[in-house]
Amino acid sequence: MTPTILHADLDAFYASVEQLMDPALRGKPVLVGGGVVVAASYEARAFGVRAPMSVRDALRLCPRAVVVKGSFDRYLDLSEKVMAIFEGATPVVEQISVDEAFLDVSGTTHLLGDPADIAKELRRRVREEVGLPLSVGVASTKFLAKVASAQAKPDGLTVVERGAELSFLHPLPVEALWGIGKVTAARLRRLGLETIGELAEVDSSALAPVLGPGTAGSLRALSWNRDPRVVRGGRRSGSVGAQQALGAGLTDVDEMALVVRGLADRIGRRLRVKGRSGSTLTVRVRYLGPRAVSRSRTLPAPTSSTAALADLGMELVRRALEVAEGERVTLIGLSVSNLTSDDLVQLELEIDDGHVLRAGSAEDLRRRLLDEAIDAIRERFGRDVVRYGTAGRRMNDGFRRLAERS
DNA sequence: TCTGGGGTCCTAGGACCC
DNA sequence: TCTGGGGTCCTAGGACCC
Repeated sequence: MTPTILHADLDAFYASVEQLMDPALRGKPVLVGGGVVVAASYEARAFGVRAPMSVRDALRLCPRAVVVKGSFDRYLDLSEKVMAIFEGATPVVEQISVDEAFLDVSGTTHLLGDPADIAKELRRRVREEVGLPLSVGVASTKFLAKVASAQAKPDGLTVVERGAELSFLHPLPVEALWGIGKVTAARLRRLGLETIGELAEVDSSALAPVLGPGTAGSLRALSWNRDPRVVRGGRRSGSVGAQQALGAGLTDVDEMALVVRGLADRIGRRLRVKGRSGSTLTVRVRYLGPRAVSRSRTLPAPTSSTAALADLGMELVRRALEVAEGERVTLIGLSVSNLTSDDLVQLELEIDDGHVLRAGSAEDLRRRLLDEAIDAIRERFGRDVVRYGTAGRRMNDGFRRLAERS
C-alpha cells in the first residue's frame, strides 16, 4: 500500500508569485528582496544565487537578474488559496509556513484514490487555479515526505514506496535530514560521517557526547525512518514577534525606546487582529559582534496592549544592556509567547477608589453574569465599578451588558 | 563578514509545590 | 523535623527552518 503522508511545497514561492503577477518576469532570473535576497527564482538559482545572500553578491553572480521588492500581503493571499485546495483533499492539513504544509490523506483515499493520484491532482489544481508550481513528496513518515518533496523540486512529485525508504534515504548527505543544520553537520563531518547511511550505522552512544543524548537519539531514529510525529491539523502559532536590525548600531537608550515602541505596536496589532494575547515577553538584543542576549518576563495575566508590551519591553532591554554597557546594539527583537485565545479572558475591574480587581476567566464570567459581579463588588466593598476592560480581548456578551449599563 | 525577519524546538538550571 | 522524589513553571541560550 502506498504511504499516506504528503509534504507539499510551493517552488521558489515569492519569486514564482512575482512571475505570475508580471508576465514580463517569466523565464527570467528574479530576486525578491532589498538588501538581502529573500527568494530567488530557479532561473537565478542556476547562477548559484541563494537566499539569504546580499543582493550585491547575487547580482555579481547573475547580472541580468531583475530585483523586485515583493509584497507579503499578496503572498499571504495566494497562500490561503493554496491551503484551501489542500483542505479539499483532507481535513488533516498542518501548515508549517506560508508555502508549505503536511497532509495526511489516510482518511480520504477511499474517496479520492491513491495518495500518489491525490498528489498529482493537488499539483494540477494549484497550477491551474492559482498558477503556481508545487512539488509534493509522498512517504510513510513526515520527515521522509519532506525529504522527498525536496528531491522532487522543481515542479515534481516523488513517491517513496514502503520498503524502499532506506535505499532512498541512506545515500543522501546528512544535511538532508530535517533538523541538521550547519553546526550539527560540521560536528558529524568531524566524526567522519557524510551520509545518512553512515549516520545510521553509528551507535547513538557514540553520538551522544557530541550532540547531546536527545539529539543523538532522535537523529539516529530518523536515519532509520523512525519518525513518530503525526500530522496535526488546526494548529495555531505559539508566539508572535517582531525584530528590527539597526544597521551600524545604537547606543542611545531613547532611540532604542522608539524602536521598542514600534515593535510593540506591530506585535500588539497582530495579536489583536488574531484575537489573542500572550503572557511572556522576550526581548532579544544583539550587539556588534556575535553576541546576543535575551531577557524575558512572564506576566500574571496575558496582554496584547501596545503600551504594556512597550513598557515591559523597554525594562527588559535595559536589563539586557547591563551585560555590555556602552556597546553598540545592532538588533532588537520582541516576542510574545504563552499565547491564549479569546475564550480565556481575564476581566479587570477598577473600583472608584482606584482599587483594581482581576477576576476569573471568560468562562467564569459567562456563568455568573457580569451584573452579579458588579453587585457583589458593591456589596462587599460598598463601591461602584467605574471602569472595566479586558487584557486586549474582544468584547463578549457579558461586556456588552456592562457597556449598556454604564 | 554582514546583509532580514518570522518562527519552532530543545536543553539546563533554579524555584516552587506537593 | 528532616530527607527525598516528582512535576511544573520560569528563564536564558542555542540550533534550526523558511
